[in-house]
Amino acid sequence: MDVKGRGCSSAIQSEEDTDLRRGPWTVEEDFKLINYIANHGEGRWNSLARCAGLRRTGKSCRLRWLNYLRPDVRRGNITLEEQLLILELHSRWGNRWSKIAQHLPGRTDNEIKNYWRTRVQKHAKQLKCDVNSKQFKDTMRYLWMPRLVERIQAAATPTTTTCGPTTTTGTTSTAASANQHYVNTNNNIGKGKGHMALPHGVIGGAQVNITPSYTPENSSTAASSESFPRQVSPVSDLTDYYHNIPVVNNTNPADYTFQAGQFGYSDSLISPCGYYSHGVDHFSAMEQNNNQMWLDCGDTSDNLWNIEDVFFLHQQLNNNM
DNA sequence: AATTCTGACAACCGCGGTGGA
DNA sequence: CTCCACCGCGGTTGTCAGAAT
Repeated sequence: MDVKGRGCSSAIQSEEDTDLRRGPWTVEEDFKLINYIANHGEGRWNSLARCAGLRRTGKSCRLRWLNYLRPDVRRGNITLEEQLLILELHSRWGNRWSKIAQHLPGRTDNEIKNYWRTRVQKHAKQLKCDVNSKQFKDTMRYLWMPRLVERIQAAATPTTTTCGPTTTTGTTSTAASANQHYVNTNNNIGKGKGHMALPHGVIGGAQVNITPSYTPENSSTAASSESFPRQVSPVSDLTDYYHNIPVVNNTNPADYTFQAGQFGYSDSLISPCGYYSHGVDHFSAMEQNNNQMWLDCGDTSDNLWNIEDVFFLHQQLNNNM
């Protein structure tokens, strides 16, 4: 333990070394820490801990300050925009939480890490795949992120009726009914045409451009990363307009429309329609295991997975076989 | 109503990297 | 070069509130 002093009496040191507090911080401790930092600034955490009269390690003080007490720390639910940003930045940098946190002002690396572990990894677990696997990353890129974009757009333009995650294929769905729904969906090719305002600009204080030409090729899930900003396609609600992809309006990147008959997936990928044609058995077996898990997705920030995700994931698995 | 389970978040620990003395 | 303090990260545990039984 690194509790050697640099600024304070070392006489107190040995005494405190043997009596360091651990566990949750009290209000009094918080007050002491805030007060001390207000007067002396932060840094030199070990000596700070002693001088402030805190029976804590410097490390603990630092963590408490950075993750909780800092005046600019932002609390509360991770917004959709922040979720998108986290996914995007994580796809570029991996578990570089601190680096990611720098682009989400007010959010701490610990908070982002917790979000990733409790939400994202949970989904990976539910999909029975590794969070670092190509399948999961592809699912994230082609389904989750676009869906987030779409929901952000839907929130921004609540009157846009074609938007929104109408992804609940029905809580009463069986594999058969889900598949039927899927067939019907595919029959809608060319029907959808929407017009969306694009969330573009500051997300949580970070400058983020979400342009509608997100493709697997320019996605950053690959180890090599390109320059920010990233481009994200709103291809998302596969249930309702799976084949509609946005077309960038050259004069205004923040303004685009869906155009029928085009498909937003790379050639290396088979569409879920393709999967459907030969993957029903696979899906049926899988669904028996997962019961309604994928069909009950509501419209909460966490429920971004649905039946299409499973189609997609298993299609990816098939591709790799 | 009581108990158990679960999810989310806070906090800790160990390790390795970095920079200054 | 070595030592030391700090920092960042990954992994893990502890705590607590709400849901489920």
